[in-house]
Amino acid sequence: MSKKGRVLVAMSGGIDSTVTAMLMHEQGYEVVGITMKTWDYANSGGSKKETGCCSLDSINDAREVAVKMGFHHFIIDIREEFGDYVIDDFVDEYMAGRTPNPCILCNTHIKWKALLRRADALDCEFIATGHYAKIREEDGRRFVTKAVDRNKDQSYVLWGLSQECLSRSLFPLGDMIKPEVRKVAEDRGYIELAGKPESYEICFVPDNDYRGFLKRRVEGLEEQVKGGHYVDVKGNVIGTHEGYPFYTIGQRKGLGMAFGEPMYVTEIQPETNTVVLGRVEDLMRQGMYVNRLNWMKYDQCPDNAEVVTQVRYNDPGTLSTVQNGAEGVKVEFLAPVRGVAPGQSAVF
RNA sequence: GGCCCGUUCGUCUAGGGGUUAGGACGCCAGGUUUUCAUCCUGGUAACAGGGGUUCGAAUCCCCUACGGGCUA
Repeated sequence: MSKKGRVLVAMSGGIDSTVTAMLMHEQGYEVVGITMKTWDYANSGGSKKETGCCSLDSINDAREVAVKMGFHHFIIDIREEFGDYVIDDFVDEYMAGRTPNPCILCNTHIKWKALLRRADALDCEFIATGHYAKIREEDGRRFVTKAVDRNKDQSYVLWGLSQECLSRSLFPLGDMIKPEVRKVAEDRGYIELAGKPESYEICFVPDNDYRGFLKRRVEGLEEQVKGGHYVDVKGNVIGTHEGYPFYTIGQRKGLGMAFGEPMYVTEIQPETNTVVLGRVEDLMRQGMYVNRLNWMKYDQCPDNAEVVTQVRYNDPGTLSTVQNGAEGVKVEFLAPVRGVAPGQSAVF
């Protein structure tokens, strides 16, 4: 029995989560590995190759390491929960003309809430993942802060974690930079692992074609939405598009038309199947409303607080103020922000 | 049926005797990125056709093919 307790480590088979398991073990925790089967690629049509986090190869890789290091390792089938929370929402959001971020839902509902239930069943006090982020505690509240490695920081995708989840989560990579993580794997003889390419695409869309995924998922979608109008900011029709769900605000490439200058999607109107195009300056926003919030550091919206707001994953953030409003929290940017897309997450 | 004007990468165009014919959009290939996007690097590709004049013509002149104006 370990002094530090039992920890359930979510192992995808990739380098980050594998090193996480190694480190937890070396730090004196009793490690239980778990790999979640979230999705069948056979179902998604698309490509035949299985590269994502739930492919057979990845699951085997995870298991192999766990066994080699003497951990218990479980593989759980979580397809049903994943489908309900992540995939259904993903499709619904696009159909509503918004731009979802499935990774965030997956983290809060699958990687944490669902995983925590397994942790309880397996008698684990903690769960650990290979995220690059840190947890701090102040005045009895826990909150996620940026990782030491700012290039890899993933705090953005963790905004949905509850206080309870946070109190039981460990991020051993939060203080490390990626090359150090690679070195850990190398030093322990896992050369192949150290060189594994990182995965970028949506895990359930391995061919990286979410439009194709939507088409396969929603019967008759293509015919239903094709032929909608491109419209300029003044409302003049300037062309036709493939259907509103296939665009996202801020998008510049793949419009299928030339306008002699860079044009971006500035607005999506699902009711009329209209996509509005404009110049960069038409993309700029001074503020926005956000709802469905999870406050970590405070128990409610701190009125008129000055915060740095991240509007997308790789957004360095913009200084802004927040205050409670009728339609949710009102955010005002101190400098205009480009490409605010409904459906994305704002993280302060 | 008489006198003006226009024709440049797939698209929109810059260039008005010597340019590697430039840019933007599209497209392609990389890079960045656990969402969608953005962003960065590179690549593809054009002077309507034929004659001239010039050491040299996308550029000046003349015809031949598609677009606008006062007149029979």
